[in-house]
Amino acid sequence: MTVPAVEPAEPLPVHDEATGEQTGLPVSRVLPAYQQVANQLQELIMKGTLAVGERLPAEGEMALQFGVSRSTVREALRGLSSQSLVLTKRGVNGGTFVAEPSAEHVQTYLETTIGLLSGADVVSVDEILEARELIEVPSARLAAVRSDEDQIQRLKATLDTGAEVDLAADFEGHKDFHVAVMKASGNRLLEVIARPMFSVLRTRFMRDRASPEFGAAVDRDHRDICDAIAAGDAEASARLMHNHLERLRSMYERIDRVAPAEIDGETAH
Amino acid sequence: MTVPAVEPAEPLPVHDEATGEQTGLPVSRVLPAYQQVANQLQELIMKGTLAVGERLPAEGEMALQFGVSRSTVREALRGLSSQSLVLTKRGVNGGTFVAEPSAEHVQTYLETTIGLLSGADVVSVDEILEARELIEVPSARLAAVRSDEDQIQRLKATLDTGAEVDLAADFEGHKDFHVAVMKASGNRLLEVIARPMFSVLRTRFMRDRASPEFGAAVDRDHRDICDAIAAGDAEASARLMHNHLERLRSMYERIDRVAPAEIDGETAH
DNA sequence: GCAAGCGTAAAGGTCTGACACTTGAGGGTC
DNA sequence: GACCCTCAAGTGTCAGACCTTTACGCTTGC
Repeated sequence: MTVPAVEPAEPLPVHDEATGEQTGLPVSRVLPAYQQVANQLQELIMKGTLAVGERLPAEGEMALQFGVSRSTVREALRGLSSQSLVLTKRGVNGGTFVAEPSAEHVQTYLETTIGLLSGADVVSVDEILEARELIEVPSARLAAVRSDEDQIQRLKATLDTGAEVDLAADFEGHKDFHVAVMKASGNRLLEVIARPMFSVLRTRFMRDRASPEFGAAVDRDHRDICDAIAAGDAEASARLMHNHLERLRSMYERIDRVAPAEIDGETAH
Repeated sequence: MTVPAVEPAEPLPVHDEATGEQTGLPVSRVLPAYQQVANQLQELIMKGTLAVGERLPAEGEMALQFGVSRSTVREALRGLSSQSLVLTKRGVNGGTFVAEPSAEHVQTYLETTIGLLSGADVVSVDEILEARELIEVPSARLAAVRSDEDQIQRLKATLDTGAEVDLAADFEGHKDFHVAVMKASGNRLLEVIARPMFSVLRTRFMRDRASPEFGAAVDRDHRDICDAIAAGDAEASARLMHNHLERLRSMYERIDRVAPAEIDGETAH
């Protein structure tokens, strides 16, 4: 089994095609071999020529087919695997396989990336908060209209923490509630997008144990929203979610006034 | 210059800490060395211990510090660089540098990823359309309220294509308009998120040269929206954008009825 | 004195070939 | 029939060598 549609007789036509421009600008004329191999494989995966779950040839074979060394192939594969395009297994029947696209991976990536963008002030906390609201409010609206009994149950389950409040694990419950709402919205893409924002805000404001009253207010909000969704009241759900997020925003802003731009945070451990 | 806070006297404490669970489950007990190195470096970058633009030690030096071979270090770096966490330059004064977080990279990644998720039916086209609407409608609203003269000009500039319509490059203008609106919204995160969705829809429905009348209608929509934004009429902007997207959605649905589930597409070249 | 050209060395890019580690499968033993 | 052992395919890792790129600085020539 060879890698389809590649297989150059000569050892890799080292052109710069992929660079886009060939205007002789300060663009390195040739891409590194590992990059070219990675690009070709990625294209095969994106086009579906290599199906999900399919096993690529062994590293040594690909090296032969591409006319490069095994190390070069491996470097290419590392790049692809860190993008979750492929995964490798060891042992007999091991090898490199086309990975199944998963929302999880995207969320993980987005979380680190948005975190970096925020840390470098490419996007502000305000923008994240705003974007979050833009997604979560309609999310609640949709949830009210679409959610089935099962999803409502899950939503309620995130509330039943009852007594064991006020730890940092409290925030975890907080998260679960919002995730459950997004799941109930029936649009998986929303969760993929909003959840990383949520995580970024969390790590950035970890210190918000805030007052017990605040926690209680949050809990009450959650319950109200949950009721509205369960009742199928779209507008109430949206309105309550909006109010809830406003409450959170004002808290974030207060925290930011107290400890501004303290990005590093977290006592190293 | 050593990599801070790493530097093990013994050659990499090969624990599985990073795996999360040590419950003896079918989780490989140890992570590959390249993965451990990558994780450690990533952590240093995320924590800010390694500042943006800072240069890491040469590959050979890191190999010494981590107690692994240069190839292993390189494989780790390939992973990081394909996530745009670092970038490498050749020549004297070359090396590996902590990359500046950029919205571009995220968009590129999201585009390929959402494309894959869509191709694998993890998210449907309907979900993408819905998410897009959720973002673009408020985007138009915000643009009406916040945009400055400059942004309005840019917005208008995307309309002035005038005569040279009806090519596939038409879609390009279409895109430019929507991007301009998102930029005018003043929230950079929105663009980062919505633009990839846009691209995915485009590549998926490339064949929508549709009728000339349709193109004209789209153009008219754009002009109307632009006017509303320029006039600062938030509600009109939102409403018009909503109508516009509904028009597009109905077209997408028509196309999907004609050529359903034709995911592969595109005559291989 | 200044501009153009050249050499050099640091650092990434690539190759080779070897060996270790993992792990499923198949066969052998009790 | 259950258990163990061996084997082989394939990834993981290493060492060491050489090539290629490219900024800097020196030399040369005007």
